[in-house]
Amino acid sequence: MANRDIWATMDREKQLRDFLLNGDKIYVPRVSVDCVIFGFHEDQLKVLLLRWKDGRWCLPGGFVKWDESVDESAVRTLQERTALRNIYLQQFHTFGAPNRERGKKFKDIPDTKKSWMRERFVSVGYYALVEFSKVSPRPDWLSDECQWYDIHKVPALIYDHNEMVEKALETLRIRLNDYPVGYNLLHEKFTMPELQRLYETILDKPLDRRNFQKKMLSLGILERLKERKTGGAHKAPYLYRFDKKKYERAMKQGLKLGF
Amino acid sequence: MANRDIWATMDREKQLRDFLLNGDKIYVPRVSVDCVIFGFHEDQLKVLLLRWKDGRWCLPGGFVKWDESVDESAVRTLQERTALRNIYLQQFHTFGAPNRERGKKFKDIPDTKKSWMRERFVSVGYYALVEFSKVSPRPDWLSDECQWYDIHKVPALIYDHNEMVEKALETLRIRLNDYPVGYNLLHEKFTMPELQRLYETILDKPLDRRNFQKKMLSLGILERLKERKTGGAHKAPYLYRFDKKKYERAMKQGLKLGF
DNA sequence: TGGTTATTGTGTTATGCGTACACAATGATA
DNA sequence: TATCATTGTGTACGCATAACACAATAACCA
Repeated sequence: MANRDIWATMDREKQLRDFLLNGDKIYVPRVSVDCVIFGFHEDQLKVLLLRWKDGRWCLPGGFVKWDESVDESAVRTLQERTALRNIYLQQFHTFGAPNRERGKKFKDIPDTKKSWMRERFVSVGYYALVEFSKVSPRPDWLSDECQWYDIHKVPALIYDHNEMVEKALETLRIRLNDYPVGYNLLHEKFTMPELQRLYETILDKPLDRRNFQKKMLSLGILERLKERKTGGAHKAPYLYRFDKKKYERAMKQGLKLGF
Repeated sequence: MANRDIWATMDREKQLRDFLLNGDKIYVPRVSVDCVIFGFHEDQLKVLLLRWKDGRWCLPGGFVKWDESVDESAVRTLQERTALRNIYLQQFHTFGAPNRERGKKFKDIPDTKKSWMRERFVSVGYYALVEFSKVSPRPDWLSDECQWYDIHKVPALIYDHNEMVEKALETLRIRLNDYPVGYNLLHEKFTMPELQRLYETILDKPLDRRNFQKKMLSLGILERLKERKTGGAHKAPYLYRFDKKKYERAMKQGLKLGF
């Protein structure tokens, strides 16, 4: 091991110890935030996961500072992991079973038996929709990897984090019936088949091409451009973009779809 | 003031002081639960409210014991206020703005400046549907009144409790499109007009009598009895009751209504 | 006692939405 | 230039919802 790595390791241990002993001066104890961050890439719905030093995977999470709201904490967590701002973020459920303490894996660190991290946590779950290509995944200081996972290939996660992913997806699917989706997950300009594949991927079922187009256009939130997307091996499809004002109105008022 | 009242007052003060100083040995600090308890009576949707000693109104709430889940805490809170068991109870949102500490009004009590109640709280909101006539409202030891309020006449509540009522009602309305309602809010036997008025009251809009009946019967969760409800001034309507098995199946699978 | 009245039970019709399906147009490739 | 997969657009059918009409009935009162 090179000298640099030794120093880096020692530094982290010191940092961790300080966090376990004094973190509650910065963060509200017993309340945490976990984010299920959805992205869309190559016709797959992805979730952003972190890998702890011990090899186990978990959701990106964080704690609530004394002067910020829980919502703000979620926004900050998301920003720190993805370097994105102005993201679609929505609270979906709060997980409050006993034995959710986050400090279990630090029991080998001396003098931290009474750490605020060793006690019970209640975690507020949020899900986010982000534009895959704009994200540069960043591990936090407790993890050494931050990676996208296909929603169908999520590994075993710590605590109840698998349940969180399931519940987030379920909430997203239900929401799809009443609100538009896509502005946050696709590029600014996109084709109708791309939008359709997004819906099909989230719902995990095929949709009729023509009926889908009719329905989407009838919402009145899409603007068809004169450009077409060339380069594909077949007929060039039109490009669309969302009319942001109308899109946001639909986000507030809700729609009447039904897939 | 009679002697009895003086003792009662002094007792409570002592009890309160002990709660402020040592409550965190029983309850998880910084996490609370608030319940929006809906009832239905005389064609009005009601909410159960508590009145504090200082006259202000609030939602029935509680704290989470160290060995119970947040859900269990909500069940217990509900039981303590209504003396009911096996109630329909659903988490709807978690409220986490700063400055939600619950101890503000106890600042005149000596030596409690460092009470766990004086610090920030995150509150998990639940709503419940209960059968009005079966409830015997019971104030908790911090309140001296527990009373039903018409949903349209809810007074100004502490903190963000008015927002909680709004959000709970909104969630209930949305849920009405996908799941049946009534088993928990009506008597065992009820007439079709009674069920309709329940829906109309929750949604706050009139529904067509004939279409409503058709829709309800098509769900296949109702059983028409041979009895009729007599005593009214007009044609005696049939009595119905829910087929509990089918009702519960619908609660799990969801429906496709749309009001 | 029989008429009055408001309410309930049970339809019918019309409209719109979702579903299923067909065919022409197009752009790259061979 | 023919091929092929894909896109753009249109039509017919069925079902669910919305809108509406009329007969039956239980209490009340003249």
